[in-house]
Amino acid sequence: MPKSSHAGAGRTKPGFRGRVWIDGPEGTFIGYGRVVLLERIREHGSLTKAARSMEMAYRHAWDLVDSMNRQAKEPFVELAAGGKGGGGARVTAAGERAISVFRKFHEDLQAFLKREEKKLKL
Amino acid sequence: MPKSSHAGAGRTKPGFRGRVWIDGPEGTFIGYGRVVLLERIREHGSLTKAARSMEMAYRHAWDLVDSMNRQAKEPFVELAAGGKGGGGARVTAAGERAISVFRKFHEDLQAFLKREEKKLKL
DNA sequence: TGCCGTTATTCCCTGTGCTATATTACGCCT
DNA sequence: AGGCGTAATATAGCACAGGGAATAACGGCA
Repeated sequence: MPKSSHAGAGRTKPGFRGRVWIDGPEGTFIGYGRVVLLERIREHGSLTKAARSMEMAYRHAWDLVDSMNRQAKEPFVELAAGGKGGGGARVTAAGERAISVFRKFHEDLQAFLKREEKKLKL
Repeated sequence: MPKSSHAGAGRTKPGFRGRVWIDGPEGTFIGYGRVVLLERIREHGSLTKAARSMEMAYRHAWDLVDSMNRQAKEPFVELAAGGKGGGGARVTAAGERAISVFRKFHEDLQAFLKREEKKLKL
């Protein structure tokens, strides 16, 4: 069972649905899943724990972080292998900005969808 | 080569991207690809030709039409196996309505995306 | 030096969306 | 009856995203 593929969607009931993301030089740059991942990293301070907390394979989470870091002017996440506590992951200021920009974008989409649906039910 | 998976997206350059669709009882009901398919059916009067014209496997096209017909109150496409010219496919009035509703929806999304992108470039 | 928990990397497996290729059913028309 | 072009259905197989597990690398710290 592949859960729901695209998280930002909402798969529950009939109605108008949508999904937004931001493209970068290499394709997808910021999307719903990536933002949730960033928030979990902030919460846990560890990529391993962040991934597991959202039932995502570490490999996949690492790829996403790597993809974001490569496309951003400044990295969104600082990773440390070894050191105090074995290392860890930390969301940078640029990462925080990305989170809030996308959150707003996503919020606006929800409002847009509600408007569109209402428009048709006149 | 899997082409571009989700057509309604626009995969070209960096920026704000989005995709919309309408869910029905069984999941996806109307989306970009489905609407293009309906338009091609209208144009060709044949499911086979419609599918090939957009480089889609007949099997897949048939599944999409079947899915829409099952979820709609009234079928979007009338199919005829055998008969004059071997049969054919015809988009119904309900199908035409679905096309224009979704086209508007999709159009509104493009405008929404432009607004969002502009909003950030102040 | 060795321990520890993390990041980094590799390999294999699986589900899924789709394509491709038959084969059959259909029904008008000559 | 037979031909024709379509829809309808079955089967096989590919490509790819993602999961799971195993292993190595890292670097403070006791």
